[in-house]
Amino acid sequence: MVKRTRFNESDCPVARSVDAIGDWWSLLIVRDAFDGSRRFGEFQRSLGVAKNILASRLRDLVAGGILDMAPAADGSAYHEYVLTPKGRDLFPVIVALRQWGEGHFFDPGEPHSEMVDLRHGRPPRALEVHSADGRQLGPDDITVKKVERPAGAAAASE
Amino acid sequence: MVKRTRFNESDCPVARSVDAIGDWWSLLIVRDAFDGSRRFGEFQRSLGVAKNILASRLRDLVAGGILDMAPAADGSAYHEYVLTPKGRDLFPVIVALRQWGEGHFFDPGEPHSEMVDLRHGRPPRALEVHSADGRQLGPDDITVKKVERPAGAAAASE
DNA sequence: CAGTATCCTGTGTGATACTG
DNA sequence: CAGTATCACACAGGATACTG
Repeated sequence: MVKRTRFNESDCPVARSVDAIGDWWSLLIVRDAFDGSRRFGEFQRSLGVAKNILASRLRDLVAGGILDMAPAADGSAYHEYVLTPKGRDLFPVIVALRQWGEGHFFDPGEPHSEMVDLRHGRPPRALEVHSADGRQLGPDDITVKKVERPAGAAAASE
Repeated sequence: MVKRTRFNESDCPVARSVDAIGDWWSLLIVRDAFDGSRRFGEFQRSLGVAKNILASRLRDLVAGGILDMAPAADGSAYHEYVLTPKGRDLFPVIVALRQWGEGHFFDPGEPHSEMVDLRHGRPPRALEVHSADGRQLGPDDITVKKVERPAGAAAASE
């Protein structure tokens, strides 16, 4: 059980999301799951994380409804970890992080793992935020309406 | 200085991104920055985090080129923390996390802070991943090409 | 108000060893 | 291979006091 500062009481969806994800390891596990990893050993080799940490994170992700445990397809006694629909909904989050990383942390020409469209072998378009009527929105085109808090306000709110 | 497992050597942009962000506090600071927070005290009240932690994270974010320190607009001796272009590029990440949280962690009708288009007062559309030729892509429509690693492979890679 | 400095504690983390 | 159990340490995180 990951115990740290909790944000799950916050009225901000961003805070609840990060709380639900857990930590960076968990997010990288989800990334690997999108990339096709399913087995304990696959995650472990890919991440290079200690096995107890990995086991703990997998438990948390399953408990959080992000991963599901299924019997192994190869008939072995072990499990496979597959994304639930809720986990699959993290797709834009992973894509956004990937694109940000590609844009800012690799020298031109420096090789990096790349997400490509299966049909064309090309990377997806850069994510864009659009208004309800279809205009593209930037950070300055939005504001955040804070919720009315009835009585006692919790911290880590906004 | 945040010291933890580093992912900045990874060839995966997602890993480098999370490494650059630092931790959840940092991400929530960025969120607040998008929401208009600029001053130390604003972040502190919003997050409820200890001041030393906040100071440390702000330092890291400035050092990482995500925030910039500017002299305070009100003429006081202090600073304002504003997003750099690199920081502003995190917009889709925040929006993606926000939408994921809205969709999965609030009961129907439960109030939460809400991002709205300044022109219409309505939330943006759900983020969609599109292929180079404009088709919408889901998790099953992509694959991740691992990079050829010349010799010694680092952990936490793909 | 905007930080810095100091101290304390819990625990996340990684190694290692062990099991079926 | 797929985990669980145990251990030791660093350090994140929080509280508090102090400064300009």
